[in-house]
Amino acid sequence: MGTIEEAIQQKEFKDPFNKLVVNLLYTHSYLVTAQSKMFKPNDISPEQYNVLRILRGQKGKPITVSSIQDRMLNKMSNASRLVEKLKNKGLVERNECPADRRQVDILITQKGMELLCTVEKSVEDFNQEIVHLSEEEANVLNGLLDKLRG
Amino acid sequence: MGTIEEAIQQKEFKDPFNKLVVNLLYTHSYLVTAQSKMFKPNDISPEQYNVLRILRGQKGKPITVSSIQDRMLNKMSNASRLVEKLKNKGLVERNECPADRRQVDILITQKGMELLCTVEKSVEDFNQEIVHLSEEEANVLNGLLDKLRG
DNA sequence: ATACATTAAATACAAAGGAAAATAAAATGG
DNA sequence: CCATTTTATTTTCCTTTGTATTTAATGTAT
Repeated sequence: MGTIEEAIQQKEFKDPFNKLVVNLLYTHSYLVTAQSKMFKPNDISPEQYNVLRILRGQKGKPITVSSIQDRMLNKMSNASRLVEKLKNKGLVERNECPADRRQVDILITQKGMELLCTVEKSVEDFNQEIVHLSEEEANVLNGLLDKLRG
Repeated sequence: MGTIEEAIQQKEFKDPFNKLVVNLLYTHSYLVTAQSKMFKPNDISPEQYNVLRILRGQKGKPITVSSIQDRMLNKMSNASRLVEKLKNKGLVERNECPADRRQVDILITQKGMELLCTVEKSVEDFNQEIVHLSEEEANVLNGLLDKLRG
């Protein structure tokens, strides 16, 4: 493997920006392919895991579906449908919000917390494994990605 | 916006590697959301565009479906189905490979080339616009992404 | 209070995607 | 040469998305 040029057998790019967009798409595919495999035994998708993490971050405070949507990594995906899936698995509970009956308060259940704990450790190990960078390099990369988005 | 912590309202991450994985997923979403909008007027998906680019890179030499698959950015997606879509739009042609009748040679058509030319310029402008980095920063980022994948 | 606009969430419908099985041709090995 | 295995591609089944619409509740202005 190595460079993106080798990986997708393209000799050159118009400029570093075009190369970068391709490189990000390709690296994303590298990540999610591996991630999906890791989550498989727990019968949960990466986005579902992410929603559970958001819920746990609330430390018992309920959060509405639209707030979950705002915090999700994939802005296109549908929080309502993901929550429905998680509820069917007994990992979250849904309650009508008393202050505004349009809204729905979501809470993680005990079962959800337990699943999260189970998965968590392997996720963290996994993330360290697939990222072949030093800690400093990871920090630089984080900074550049933040800047990229403007 | 700014940092990933602000963007998804998460206070801190276990370590830079976990943060990086989240940051990549989030940045990818930022990219494809914008990209899809850009491609929309041309009635073509980002992956379809990518396949056309691969075909043009062949400079008239046919390429098999599986070779397209190998070069695609999203390793999970299905070259056979994408080619089928492109053929229905008259953008590629499919010919049985004489040397090995299991294989199918794919070529970009004149119409495909024309579409590619139309789209190309706006893609390049677009890529420069959404990447808020200097050329040097883009180069560094490219290098780190290559290294990340190992 | 009544009409109109806005917001939150769910859902309907079509299209895309993942995984595995099916089909068909070529390669391999007695 | 025949049986078996491997390879290339397509297809099937089922789930997940994208987009737009629907339903219901709240807010706003007259």
